Amino acid sequence: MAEKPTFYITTAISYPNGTPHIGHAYELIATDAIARFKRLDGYDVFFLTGTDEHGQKMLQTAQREGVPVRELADRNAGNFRAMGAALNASNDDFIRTTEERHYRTCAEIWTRMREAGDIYLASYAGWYSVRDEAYYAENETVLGPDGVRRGPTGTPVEWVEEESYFFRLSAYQDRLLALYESQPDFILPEERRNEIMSFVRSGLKDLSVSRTAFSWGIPVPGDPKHVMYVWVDALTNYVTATGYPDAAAPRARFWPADVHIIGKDIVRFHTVYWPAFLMSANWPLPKRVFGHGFLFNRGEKMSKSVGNVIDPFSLAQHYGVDQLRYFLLREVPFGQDGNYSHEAIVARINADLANDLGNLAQRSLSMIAKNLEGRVPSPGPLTPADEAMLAAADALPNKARAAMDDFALHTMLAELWRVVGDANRYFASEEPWVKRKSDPERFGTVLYVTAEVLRAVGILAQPVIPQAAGKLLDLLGTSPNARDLAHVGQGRRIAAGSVLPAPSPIFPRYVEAEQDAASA
RNA sequence: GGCGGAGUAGCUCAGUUGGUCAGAGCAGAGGAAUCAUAAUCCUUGUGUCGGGGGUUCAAAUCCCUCCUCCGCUACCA
Repeated sequence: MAEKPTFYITTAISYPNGTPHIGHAYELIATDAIARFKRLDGYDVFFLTGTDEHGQKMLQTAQREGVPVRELADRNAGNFRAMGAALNASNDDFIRTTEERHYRTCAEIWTRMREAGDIYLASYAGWYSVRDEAYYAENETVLGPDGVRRGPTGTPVEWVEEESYFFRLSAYQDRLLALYESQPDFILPEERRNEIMSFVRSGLKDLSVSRTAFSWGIPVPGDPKHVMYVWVDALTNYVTATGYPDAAAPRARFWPADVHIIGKDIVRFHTVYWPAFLMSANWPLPKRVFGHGFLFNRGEKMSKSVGNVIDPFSLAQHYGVDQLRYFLLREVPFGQDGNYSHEAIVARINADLANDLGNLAQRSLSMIAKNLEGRVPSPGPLTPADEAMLAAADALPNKARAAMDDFALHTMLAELWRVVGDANRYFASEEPWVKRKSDPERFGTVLYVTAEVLRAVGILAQPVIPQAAGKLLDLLGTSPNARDLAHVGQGRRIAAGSVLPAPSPIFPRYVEAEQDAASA
């Protein structure tokens, strides 16, 4: 048996100094859908997510709450893990940067970068923003009327002078540009690539990669009064989880990653710093980095101060996990910013899920149950309409693959639902409720074709709506080991004569409650 | 300031290399049907394709210019 090709996909790791918000949920759901799709398509998938737990902000939050930082990290990492469960994420591992395995890999990459001559000790002085974890040049700061100096992001800065290790990022400008040129899809979507290229072209400065002001971090090998800079620590998690470079590690074969799915705000760290670090360490580079957009609440940025932050747990609980997943992936072109609103999600739930798909399944399957003793009928001779309907379903795997190659989740769903729409039109024009008496053979054929189309749709929909798609496939009598993409198409038809379970609705309509203002 | 995106029906958006490109979905209106989750199907859009100019037999699609919005970046000091 041929070895399955590997596919390694990651989310960014979340900074758990607070609770998960909808942005975290969005990234995890999208990444999960891609991972699930690849599994269905026969890949050996490793899907990683986790938390990035070091740094001064964690310390400060812990102090404010009066708990040890380790305890804060444990508690909040637990919340992120729980979010994954609540969203039905299928990650194969959950990494925490405070784990021992991660310390080992960070020490390894640091040592390799140092041995490559890319790390040197110098001193750093400048205006430092704790909240941004960044230094700013004096002319980037403004002294406010309140006597507080602030950086360009509006956060307070303080004068810090410390010894620091630097990474020779400036030496990598040409190699990075060569990377972007030779691998045009290294940075996706393309808008992001343009931005990064112009940034790198404008010149790179060496990067401060250690801190001495606090110790909540990974110690620098040979100089433990320093801890590693957040991005060395954080980015390296992707390697840690594979066990690379230990060839004996069970997951070492997954490095390099096929894609990092991240927010557009951290594209630079993943497409400039990260490949430079890896080049320096002489480790292979991830193949692609995809920066997705942000979610807005009715067009407004969500923020704690505005009070329009959306809690993913209550959202999933209120609308349903599959409903939430479908909405986010269908409504927002992946890579662009998108909007969330109660009206929009209700519209998607009722129009697409309950009416178009759910009702089609219900009406066709209940006909089989009531008139055909619950057995899948044998089709008679196929008409051109039958053939066209089946061909549309058969074409789905390749269309989906093409869309997913570009991480165009919304396009994949559009293709799927176009077929659902076709099936509704087919069903209506064939009028099986009339043919039931007038032409039993046609009646059976139409139901057979409809069931077969539903089976294909169910298989393709699994990555996005795993529970409901699973239920649909159950209702169609599809064996659990016959639910991957290879089971769609000619020669893999639904088995005539098989007995189906009693049908039941897969998606309830969303009915507005009296007093319920939802969580909008 | 520089670079790069975007501006298409009420809403969300598709529209490869210029020639059925003026479209889809949703919402709205009218109708049909009644198997089904008050679901489905059919019909229905006089949109200056941001404004103006140009190239061409032909431009939403190329060029110039202007306006608006957004991203990245630099800087006014």
